[in-house]
Amino acid sequence: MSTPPATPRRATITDVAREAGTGKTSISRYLNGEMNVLSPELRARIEAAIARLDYQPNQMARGLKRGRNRLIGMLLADLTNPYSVEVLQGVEAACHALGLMPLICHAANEVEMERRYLQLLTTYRVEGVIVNALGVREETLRPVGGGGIPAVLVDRQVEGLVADMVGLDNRAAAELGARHLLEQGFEHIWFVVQPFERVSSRHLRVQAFDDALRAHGRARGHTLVLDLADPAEVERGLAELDRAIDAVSGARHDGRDGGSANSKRTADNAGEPARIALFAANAPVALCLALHLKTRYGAHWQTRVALLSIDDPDWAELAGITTIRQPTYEIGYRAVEFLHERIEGVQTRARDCLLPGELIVRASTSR
Amino acid sequence: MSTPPATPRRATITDVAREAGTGKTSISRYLNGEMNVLSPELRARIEAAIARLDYQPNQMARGLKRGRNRLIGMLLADLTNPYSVEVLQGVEAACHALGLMPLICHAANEVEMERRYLQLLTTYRVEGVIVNALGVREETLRPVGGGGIPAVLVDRQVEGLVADMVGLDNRAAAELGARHLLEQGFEHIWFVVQPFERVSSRHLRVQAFDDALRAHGRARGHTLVLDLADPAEVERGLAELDRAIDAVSGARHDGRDGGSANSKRTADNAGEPARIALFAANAPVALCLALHLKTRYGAHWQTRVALLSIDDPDWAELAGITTIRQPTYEIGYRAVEFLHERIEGVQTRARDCLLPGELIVRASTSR
DNA sequence: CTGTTAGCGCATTCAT
DNA sequence: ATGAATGCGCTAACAG
Repeated sequence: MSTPPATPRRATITDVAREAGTGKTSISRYLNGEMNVLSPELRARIEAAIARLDYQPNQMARGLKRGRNRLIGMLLADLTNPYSVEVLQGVEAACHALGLMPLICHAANEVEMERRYLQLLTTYRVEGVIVNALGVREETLRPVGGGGIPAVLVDRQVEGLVADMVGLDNRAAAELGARHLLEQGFEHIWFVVQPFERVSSRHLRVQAFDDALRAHGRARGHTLVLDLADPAEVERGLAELDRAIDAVSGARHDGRDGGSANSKRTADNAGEPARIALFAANAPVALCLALHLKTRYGAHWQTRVALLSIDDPDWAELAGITTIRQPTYEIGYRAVEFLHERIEGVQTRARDCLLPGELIVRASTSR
Repeated sequence: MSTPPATPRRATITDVAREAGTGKTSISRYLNGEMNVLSPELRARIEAAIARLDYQPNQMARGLKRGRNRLIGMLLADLTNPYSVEVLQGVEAACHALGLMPLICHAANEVEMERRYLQLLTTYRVEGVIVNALGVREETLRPVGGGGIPAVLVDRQVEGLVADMVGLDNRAAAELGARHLLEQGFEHIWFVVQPFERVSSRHLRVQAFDDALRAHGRARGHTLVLDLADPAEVERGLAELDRAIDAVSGARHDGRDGGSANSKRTADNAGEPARIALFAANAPVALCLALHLKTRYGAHWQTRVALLSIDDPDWAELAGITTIRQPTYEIGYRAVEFLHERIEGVQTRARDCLLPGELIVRASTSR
């Protein structure tokens, strides 16, 4: 009538040794694949014992002993962004290939969370970290060759941290988008981006956009900062945008519905009406814009304003929005490769891996 | 001229003890918050030493010793599905609250991966697992009270496994959707779902849909299975759907474009044309359908067929699609709570937590 | 209140 | 080719 232990204690290496009638050392050797030093006979006995006991080596213990546990941390600012999930796929594939186990930490856009998670990862003695965060400004991380643990950055640089980085070639991508818009004849182009002081990639995109428009000369470029985390700010920003749109396309907006079904898609006045183009710095921004435009101008909002976005979320195809797709999978994969090299002790100076984006033209930016 | 060690070995409890001029035990006590047994004086010295050495206890070692490491596994079939990410948010929040650390494993819809990950988790001695998978049929998991490690299921039951489960009230949800469609007057309704033999939630949805339509009597219900993993199968399924649509709405489809901009949204013939309604069992299916319909009928596909979906992805609002939103956050949160209780040794019999979905009516199903 | 001792499960000398 | 002993960093009796 005794209560059986809640968890029937898993077999340990000692159990296996006893079961196989040998010493722990041999078991350990077997586990580490040192087959050439084991008589086929012993090896067979060990195999049997392991199977019989359903033995599985304790990674924690192994890690403790040899000082490495094959764990790496993956710090993500926002899993809600499809970009993150896609990068993650690459990360997982690479980890799989390299025998690493990624600990995925989702900071949900909270800087405090990032700090906590980084500290937690450190506490679990991960061998390295892949960081895609917004507020990390930690000494925990290793400035190539310094203290801390090896880190590689994804998508964004971290101020004061010299480390490997992999991400989109932001300058080229923003330029690509701007050029496309210009070629399509848009003369009023707004670049819409989240606050970019702390996020290098956003900063680069803004800059490249500015440069591209300045170089072109004729068209007028503007930048709008939209803090998606702050509803009030979003509202203000969108209101500003609305004014700009009205100004450009001649304030034809006269009520709740800008003439959805009845206003044919053909030009209203001789020659195309001056359409305005919005260039979203990433998918979340694009979605926010699209939603707003739809409620303001109705289902046909795309006849009023063109939308182009960096990132290529699955709904872009459905909405017919032109995008610049990032090589997300490769980004994740390369990041792990970099990290792995660092973990293995590579000492070269910090590297930047900038991958090109691909323009996918859809209806939104066609005439 | 000696090369400093790549990783400057982190301080251990022994280092701290030496630095503080005391024994390891006191340090350990401090770490575990047994403050009442420490003289303020010693305590201060320890604090100082810890700060000076930037000491952080090694969780692996702690875990090894006390037999628990506060790690739980979270096995996800498909992170690409927004549902998963949302559930994850709840999981993370709960873990945070309960002092647990989730190891997130993404199986990318591959049964083999699920097996591997489960094995890996076991190897890291996680204290429990939250499972949302498609092929798990493992003895690894613990049938409540049995061997293995504690598990709680999310969204789907696992054949032959008696364990806690939390998810949507599928029967009620499918019924809710069906009823809404019927109330809107649709008489031809197709339920579209991924292969559901192995996924209990899908099965329940199909059943409830069937029942609802049977009960109603007048309208005709059909079920279409769409294996999103197999492009050829998808094509076949969509073709079948196309035929059905043509049959119902009178094969008005006469070419590449079903008269997008020119066919006003008003009725073509006296009285509403018989629109057909599609009921997607989840977001991925809904997206697939929407994309197809759009390429077949053009931007105005929604005048031809109504779409309703379980799951409420962010693009649903943009596309104006009626949905049934799942209480994803709560699902994740509850799952962790259940698991935590099991870990703490609760022995009650397996529980099911069925949460209600919420109907969000949008343009797609309005007249 | 505080320190000593003995493992947790495993890998690694070093013998044999 | 094999095994015994030692210790990774930490906690948990058990003394003082």
